[in-house]
Amino acid sequence: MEATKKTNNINPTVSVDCVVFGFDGSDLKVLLVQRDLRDNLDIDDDTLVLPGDLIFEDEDILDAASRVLLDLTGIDNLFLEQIGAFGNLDRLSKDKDKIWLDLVRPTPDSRVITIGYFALVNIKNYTIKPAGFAKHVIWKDFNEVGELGFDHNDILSAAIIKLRNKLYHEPVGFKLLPNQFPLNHLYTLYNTILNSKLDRRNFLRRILKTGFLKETDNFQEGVPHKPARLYTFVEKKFTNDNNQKFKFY
Amino acid sequence: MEATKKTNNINPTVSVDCVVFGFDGSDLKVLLVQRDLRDNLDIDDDTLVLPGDLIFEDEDILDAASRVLLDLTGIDNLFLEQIGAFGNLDRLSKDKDKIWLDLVRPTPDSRVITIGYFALVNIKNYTIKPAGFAKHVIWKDFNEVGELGFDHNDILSAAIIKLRNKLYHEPVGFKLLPNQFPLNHLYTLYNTILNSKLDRRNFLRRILKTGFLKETDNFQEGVPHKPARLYTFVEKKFTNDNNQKFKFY
DNA sequence: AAACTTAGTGTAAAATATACACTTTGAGAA
DNA sequence: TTCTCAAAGTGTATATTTTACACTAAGTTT
Repeated sequence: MEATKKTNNINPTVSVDCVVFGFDGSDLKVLLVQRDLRDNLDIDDDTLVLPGDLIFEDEDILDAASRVLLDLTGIDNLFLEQIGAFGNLDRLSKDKDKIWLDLVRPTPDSRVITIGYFALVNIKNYTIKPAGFAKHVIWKDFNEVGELGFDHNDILSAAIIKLRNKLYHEPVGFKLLPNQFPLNHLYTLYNTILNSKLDRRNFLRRILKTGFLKETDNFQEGVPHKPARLYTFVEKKFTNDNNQKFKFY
Repeated sequence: MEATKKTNNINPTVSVDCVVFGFDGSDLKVLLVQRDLRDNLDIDDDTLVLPGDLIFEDEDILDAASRVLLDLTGIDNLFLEQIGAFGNLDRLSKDKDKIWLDLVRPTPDSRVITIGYFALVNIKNYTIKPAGFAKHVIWKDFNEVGELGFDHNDILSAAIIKLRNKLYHEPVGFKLLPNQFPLNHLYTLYNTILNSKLDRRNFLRRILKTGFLKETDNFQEGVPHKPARLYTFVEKKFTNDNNQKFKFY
């Protein structure tokens, strides 16, 4: 998908913001962009924010979210799911945010409602290429995220809650891992995200019993210990009906 | 809360729509309004839609949803929860919808993104008073809802999914019942909404074990059979941590 | 008083969840 | 080559939860 910029056709009242989660094998990461000013104006603003932007008048909201991620990071074709709408009246009123808006937005004082999206990616699939108004795009440790710009901490909070709920009820953990992975990575992922210390044997038994994992003939390489067998995720029909029956933890 | 109309200050690009569920003892109901034209223009439009309206520029989205329900139905101070944002490009493009918009909206062709909210009420607490642009406000049997205006069937679908999920994991069923109720009403409510036929004895045991129900000394009156004991809902601290542990079905 | 209708109640068997620890295997160091 | 280290891989017994299932009690109406 190539983004078609029609800057004369911006909807100044609605934006999208994306929470992209990744997992590096031991920590949960969030994709953040360091806000910079177009044209390299001489303003020091290293505030971290979620990747996001105003939508265009004739653009579907979901498409807008995709476009933002593509433009800003080179990440394309991602499964995005809506978190919700965030429309607090004061969501753009921090001093630093106002300075940034004044310099970047055509109508800086416009009241903007933003729609949050979230996505799960295998962190190694993506070499991030900053572009647009992002000086840097970084994977930030979820637990080390400080104060973000705008109301983005609120959006992030909503996203982590959604992620934890999904992890319980849907086969989504796999999306954070490479195509083939040792079971222990999945186990660590669950413990990390859920902030828990699950019983290892019980976890492995349960996760195998779901039928979403298939063993491969491949093993870990380059590890200084017995290499673990690699497993792969099996796409099965998973409907919302199953939703309540399945437990993945 | 008194609604303050500042019609010169409307945000023509964002609206709210509310899905209000009620339960009459045997069926799940949805609050719908029959669209009419202001000033009684001579147009025949009895399309049913969810109660909703454009928001004001300086109005919080949630407040807007409250205002709509108050203005349109007299229902005040309701617990509303966001469903999500609906922004399909074609969501206002049905012929009938366009006619209505042309006659009623200041900028009828504006692209509008709507935020859906949902609420649960005890149907008997509310004598509905139609007002504003609603000719009739009615409780419609959920299973008999036909084609609604705009994209309101989509919003309703999202709402029922949310309701079913909540019913499993949170103590919300009580909100659809009067203050005191016999256990069988709760049982029927679950079966109706979940489209299931739960084992009655097991259901009663489980629901009592949650600790959210307290028996009263009152009994049903005017029933042509043994009157059942009435129970009442006990507010307990219920956090999202419990969320996963609790089962209400 | 008989018939009807819903209320109210217990138990046994099956399935699931939990707690728990030792052996195996390959890599790397001695 | 063997020793050590680190994580892989694996089973069982107990507790808890879920499920399936049917009769008696009580008030109303006829």
